[in-house]
Order: sequence, then structure tokens, then C-alpha cells
Amino acid sequence: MIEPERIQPLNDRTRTARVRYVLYWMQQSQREAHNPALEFAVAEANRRGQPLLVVFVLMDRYPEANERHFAFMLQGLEEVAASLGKRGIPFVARRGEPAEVVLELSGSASVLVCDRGYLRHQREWRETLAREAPCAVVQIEGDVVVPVAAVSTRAEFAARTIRPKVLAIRDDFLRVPRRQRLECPATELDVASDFDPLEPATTLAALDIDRSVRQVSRFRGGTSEARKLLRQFSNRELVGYSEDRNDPADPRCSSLSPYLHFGQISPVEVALKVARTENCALADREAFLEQLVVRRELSINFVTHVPRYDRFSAVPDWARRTLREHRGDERPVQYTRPKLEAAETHDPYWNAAMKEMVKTGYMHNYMRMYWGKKIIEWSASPERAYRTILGLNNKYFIDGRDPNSYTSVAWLFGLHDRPWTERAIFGKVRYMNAAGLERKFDIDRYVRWVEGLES
DNA sequence: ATCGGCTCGCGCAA
DNA sequence: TGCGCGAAGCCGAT
Repeated sequence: MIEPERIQPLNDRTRTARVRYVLYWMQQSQREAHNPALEFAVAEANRRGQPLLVVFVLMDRYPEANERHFAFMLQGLEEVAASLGKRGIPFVARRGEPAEVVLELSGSASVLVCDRGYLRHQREWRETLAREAPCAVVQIEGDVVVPVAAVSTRAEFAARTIRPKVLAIRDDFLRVPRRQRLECPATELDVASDFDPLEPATTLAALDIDRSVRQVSRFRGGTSEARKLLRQFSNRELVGYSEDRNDPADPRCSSLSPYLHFGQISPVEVALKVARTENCALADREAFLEQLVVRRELSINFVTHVPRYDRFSAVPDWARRTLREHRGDERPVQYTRPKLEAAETHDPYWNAAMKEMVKTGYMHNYMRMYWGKKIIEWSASPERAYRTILGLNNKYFIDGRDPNSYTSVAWLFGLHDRPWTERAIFGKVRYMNAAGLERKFDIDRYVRWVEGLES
């Protein structure tokens, strides 16, 4: 059963011409398991007595993508291809401009099913297809617990304004989409692939992509790896999560953000697993769901309703005003982007965070805040800092280029936050300093851990 | 260790 | 129109 709020027709076209298949363009939801768009497409194919074709389009020039991101994604796609194969669902792997390739394939489709993505380029591809495809286009919103429009129809001001709206309906959307057998055999389809998803290393080597950031050993892409991490997290780190989640020296994170970013695991599946973990206090489970559901919904609300979500202008008026008033403040410590990227500052905690980011494609969440706040302090202007932070975020993090990325960067500049005591450079925007790390955590232990990481 | 103030604006009560 | 209150923090007073 797919909740009706997840089902969104993007045009009102119907097709009577001779067609060959139902087409599912997999883009955001890169998984076979717990994928409502896929199950909707299977049901459509069965209802119409047609075969189903699933297509994925690999784009060498995907915005801000480099080898690190492609390697992780291709590992996940290998598992998608294998899982679809077991269900007898044909999977076509193409290279090119997604909207162009899908438009061409939609020429023989009765209906085009797509999943939902919230970033500008993802929306534009779907708008193009809705306008130009000769068939019905239906979007299925499967990478969020509560569909965005069911929560709110405007940009929310803070967590406290969106929280009651999310919590009021959250549990209505914690359901597993039923897997159905595909009834119509697909032996006749004969649509060629451009690459073999079962050979990710070969594909990666052949791509014409930015190779300046190499793949990492810390994370391996794919649904089964995500599920392994989820099991470990719910068995171990979840107990005590509400109190201790912020300690970088003793991390209690699920580490699922890379997998959620690429749609390799469903947030509904994660939420259900945590909600049903019995041997753990309700407060711990709810603290995790606050991050996974409330904070994530807030991020998606932000990129959905703020058109220029990737610019300094996206932060609220009070924050822009106060930062502007402190534009002329003296900045005694300043670093250029190359100095930052080389982790060559006077601050050992910051350098450790930067090294974790470069070496492993990840950073502890608390350190992400400290890391960003310091770049604001060390940059010539807030606008410059904004570009530096977002650029480094999207370059090195496997979970970069996500709604969470744009929202957490804007948070550093006051978004979804409140004003604090006025001070130099930051004005009334929240400030963080090393004394806080030292007071609260065994931060030297974090530094030693990073130093021990293999590059 | 713990607590209140900081500062602004949303959201609800009136 | 008024006012309570936030909540991924800092800082200084107790």
C-alpha cells in the first residue's frame, strides 16, 4: 500500500498509442528494497498487462560530482542490478543527460514513473519530462518519511515550527510498500545498456569525470551495507543516543547519511527499525527520529521553498543584517581556501576535522558545526565564507550536495536558529569556540583518532 | 556542575 | 497587540 500523498501526477496526459512497457526512471531512490516508486511501477505494469523497464542514467557531468561520489554510487547500483535481476525486472543502465535519455525511452512507454528529488536540477529534469514526454508522468515521493506537501506549504522558520506538523502525522507514513511479483515477462524488450552495472570498477575507470577526490575505504555503497550499519547502530550506539550523540571522540552516529543521500536505503525503513528497537529507551529512539525525521524534513522544506537555497541570500533577514553590520570588523586570523583544504591552520581540532573530511568523506556532525563556524571567523566576508564552506562540503563529503548540506551550511549563518549575544564578525549569529570542545569532550582523543586514519 | 541572560520573531491568545 | 518561548551554544555568576 502506497500512501496517496506520495503519489503525484506531474501532467494529465494519457496515451492510447501502441506502447511497449511501463517505464520507471530510477534517479533519487537508488534501491530495489523498500522503494515505493518501483512498487508503484510494478503495480502499473501488472494492471496494464505490460512489461516493466527500469532505467538509470549515469551522467559524467552531474553537478559537483567527482570520483568519490561516483565510486560509492556505482557500488550501490551493482546491488540494484542484482536485486532487480532476481525479481525478473529488466534494468537498463545508460549514460547521458537524464532528461534526454528518459524522454527517448518514454517514446514507447504507457506511463513514466519517477521518484522524487528536491534539488534544483532534479526538479528541472522532472519538469522537462512532465512537459515533453508523450505519456503520463507520475512522481512517487519515497525518500522522505512524511511527504513535503503534507507537512507544510511554506518555508518554515525553525525546527519548533515544523516539529508539531511533522509529529502529528509521522506515524501514518511509517509503512512498508508491499513487494509484488511482476506478472508480464519481459523477454522481448531488448533495450541496450551503455555500461554493465555489475562491473562498477570497469565503469568507474571509463567515466570522463573529475578525479581530484579519490574514493574512500570508510564507506562502501549499497543497500546491504546500509542495512548492516543500521543493525549495528540500533544494537549498540542507539542506547544513550539522546544524551551522548554529540561527542566526536565517542561517536554514536548511524553513519547512514551517505546511503540516504543516494537513496540506497529508505528513511522509512530506518525510522521503523529504530522505532521498533525494544531494548532501548523511548527518549533515545525519539532523539534519533528527531534527526532523521524532523530535522531532515526541515532541510527538505528549506530547499523546496527557498529558490536560492545555495546562496548567502537564503539566510533570514535578521542574520544577513547583523553579519552586514559586522562586515568591517577586523579579522585577525584569515586563511585562503588552499590553506584550509590542506588542514594548515593554527587550530588542531579544526585541522583534525578537515583531515577526517578529506580522508574519509565524512565528518562527525558536531565537528561539522565547529568546522563551518571557524571558516566564517577566518574568511574576509560572510559571502566568501559561504562559498568556501559549501564548496568544500560538496567536494569531499559523500553525503554532500544534499538538502541537508544546503540547510546545515545556511544554519551556520543563522538559518533556523535564534540570535545570540552580539560579538565581533558574527554579530548576533551563534558562535562556537575551541573552549566548548575542550569543556564538553575529550577532544584530543578525536584528534588522535584522525591522525591514525589511513589516507 | 548548574543556571540565567543574551536577542529576535513566530505563533497563539486576546 | 502582547507576550511566552525557543534549545545541535557561550559565558560568567553562583
